[in-house]
Amino acid sequence: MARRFRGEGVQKVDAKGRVSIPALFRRVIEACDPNWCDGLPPELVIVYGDSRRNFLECYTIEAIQEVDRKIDQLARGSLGRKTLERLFHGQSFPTSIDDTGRLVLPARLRQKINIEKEAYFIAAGDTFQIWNPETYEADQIKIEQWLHEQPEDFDPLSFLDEDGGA
Amino acid sequence: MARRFRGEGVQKVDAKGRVSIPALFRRVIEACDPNWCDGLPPELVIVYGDSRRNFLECYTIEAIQEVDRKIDQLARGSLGRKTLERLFHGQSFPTSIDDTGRLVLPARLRQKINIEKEAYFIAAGDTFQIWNPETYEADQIKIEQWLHEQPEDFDPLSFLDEDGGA
DNA sequence: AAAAATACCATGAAATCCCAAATATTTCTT
DNA sequence: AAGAAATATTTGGGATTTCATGGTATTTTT
Repeated sequence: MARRFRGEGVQKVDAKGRVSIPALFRRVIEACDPNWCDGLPPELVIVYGDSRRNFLECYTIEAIQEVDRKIDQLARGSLGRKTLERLFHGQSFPTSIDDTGRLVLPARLRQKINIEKEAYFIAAGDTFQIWNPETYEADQIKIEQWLHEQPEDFDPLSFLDEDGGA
Repeated sequence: MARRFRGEGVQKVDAKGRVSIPALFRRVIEACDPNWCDGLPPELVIVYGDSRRNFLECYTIEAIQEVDRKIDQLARGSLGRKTLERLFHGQSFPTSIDDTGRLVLPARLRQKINIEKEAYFIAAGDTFQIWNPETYEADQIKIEQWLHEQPEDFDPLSFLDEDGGA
């Protein structure tokens, strides 16, 4: 099974757009970069998506290669392929982590997700996301409210028992 | 069937957040870590959950992998998957047990479940939980009160006869 | 030249490692 | 069965390393 990101946290963003990547995330990014070896800057791909998306999704090299393979299998010219190529090839940004563990988010990306001094990182399986902390919190509150509306004894784990589903 | 935790107990927490894991629990954690072998630190994942959850749930590597596999089967982008990714990937903390059998609980986690000098451990199937001792006791009293309200001849074992539920 | 991106150096706080003492538990001997 | 010896477990403190962050200098782009 592919290595997974785990954890969350707020990191500072300085005037130049530099952000420390949580150390645990860095270990995964290194392990999932086939070309990486000690001393080299580990690489990753940031998918920022269309105007509706309000967070950045960060893919390890292995994860993005898997996506690329799947796109390759779609029929050339199909709507699905065109859409996915736009998203993963067009609206994305390949970059790397510097020797102090930081990522530089260009002004364009910072503006897109509206971050200034702080960025919120959260793991999501084989990717991790970067949010404006307030935006994330609002999103999380929505999820928690939804959970609240479920029957008294509802356990999120019950999702696990669903069939492959919709 | 996966090995199960059994037992309970109070352990001291020192100023650095270190807690001894009950030895019996350690054996299970070791046995359920596919990568573990003598000398290596056994790994586990602490799921701390959203703001309402007031205890830590500790998963062995095998147990968390089973959860991960199930999450993989849910449709990408579905609410269930998003919720579970937040919970198990975001609101969790991968860690390991040091050579003297201790776990380090970072300040953030200690604050979340409100523990200072003591932590209460209790087995729960293929996971175990860590509570503030008073919080646990209050929860336990609630369960016992409920049992008290049941008919004289009520036997908790009768739960076992229910169908898988949901 | 101005602005942006990149490289290099520095530091306090936090997490980790290492060694050592005290306490329990088990095993062995008598 | 009691006591002694051996082993395993729990706890404590100091030294070391890593991490997150800030700053300055140098290079590249426009």
